[in-house]
Amino acid sequence: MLSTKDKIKYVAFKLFLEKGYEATNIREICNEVGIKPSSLYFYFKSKEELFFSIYDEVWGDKIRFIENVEELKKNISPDVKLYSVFKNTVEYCSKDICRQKFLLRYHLFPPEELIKVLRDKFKYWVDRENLIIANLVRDCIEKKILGSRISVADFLKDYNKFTTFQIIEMIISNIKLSSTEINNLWLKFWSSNYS
Amino acid sequence: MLSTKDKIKYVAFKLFLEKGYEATNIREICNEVGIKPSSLYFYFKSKEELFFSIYDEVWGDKIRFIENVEELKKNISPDVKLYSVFKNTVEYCSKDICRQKFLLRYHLFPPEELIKVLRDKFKYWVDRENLIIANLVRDCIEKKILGSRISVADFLKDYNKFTTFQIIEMIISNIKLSSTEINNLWLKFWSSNYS
DNA sequence: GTCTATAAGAGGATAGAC
DNA sequence: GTCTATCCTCTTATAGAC
Repeated sequence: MLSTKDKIKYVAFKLFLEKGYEATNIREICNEVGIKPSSLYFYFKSKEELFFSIYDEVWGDKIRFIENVEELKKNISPDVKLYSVFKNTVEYCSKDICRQKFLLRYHLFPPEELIKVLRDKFKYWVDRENLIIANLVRDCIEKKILGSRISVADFLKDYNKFTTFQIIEMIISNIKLSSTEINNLWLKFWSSNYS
Repeated sequence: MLSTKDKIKYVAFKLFLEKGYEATNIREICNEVGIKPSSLYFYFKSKEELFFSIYDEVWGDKIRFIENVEELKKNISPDVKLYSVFKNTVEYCSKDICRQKFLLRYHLFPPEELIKVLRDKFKYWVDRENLIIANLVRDCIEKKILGSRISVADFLKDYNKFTTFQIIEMIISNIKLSSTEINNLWLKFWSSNYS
């Protein structure tokens, strides 16, 4: 059973995703939760605070999941780790497309009143994700798995474009990828650029 | 010099794109145009009518442009026509990324009050675009340029995915593609799927 | 065509009782 | 913690003068 606070966040997430921040109003959230608006303000001091508590949770869950991918701790080749991170990321996203759609919505079309804070937060979380990838790429270069001509920044750009598009495709077509398909995608990405 | 009606549409387009339908209010549009809200209602009977007059114009301009691609009237091979349509579409989109971003915004995240009408209108315009492509693909199959195993519906799906992603990439990275890059993209698409 | 004035309602947020 | 009651502002839209 969810606490009142969690119920509010659950309902608000759904509405912020489907209707957007501006079009979602406190009264509607409260109606669905079964409380009065004044009760919501006991848990969150404003609509904006409620929104960011959800936004940070969604990003936080995703990044912590990636940081804790098991293979990262094993004593294996960095390119295998890279593949594991990609695979786990895509699988994680495909398990809960709604959350990725939420992140995409507020990345592509941030509400004016939130735009500055959103930009900062977005940068913080993406940097944290990029750190993992960048370290693995540097490892690959050090161990001569990738040529020393390869720029880490360019790799990151390609990698992010690649994953972003996989996620957008899942959102638009609403189709989950199988393990084999994910593997094939990775092979295509890796072989066409880095071997 | 723009007429008052066109000024309203110009300002409203900008705000509907940047702030979204719900967050854009009549007062702000009118302030920027330099009229009073009551004057706007002389030209458009509601905010919704104003929105759809813009939405239909953006789609209409795009589809009519594609329908009037010169090569379509020439006596040339259908696969060359197909390439021309692709090239012209991408060039058209890259010339005015804002309009494509507008269409993407209301496709991915339609405001609740407009969702039904938007769905119908979207289907109408996409069907009209698909008709052009489908006819060319059928021509290709008839003239044995494409194998008879190829399903027109599948080709359309691939083609639409391909163009949608080019457009999204232009929106996200804000980079216009050169003629050579467009050509290379097409070769990659065509050769990897249909030869 | 454009204005002033205003209706009618929805929005976020708060005060204070229980 | 949750409620009732309410404040104040913003919103779309209309009536009617010029």
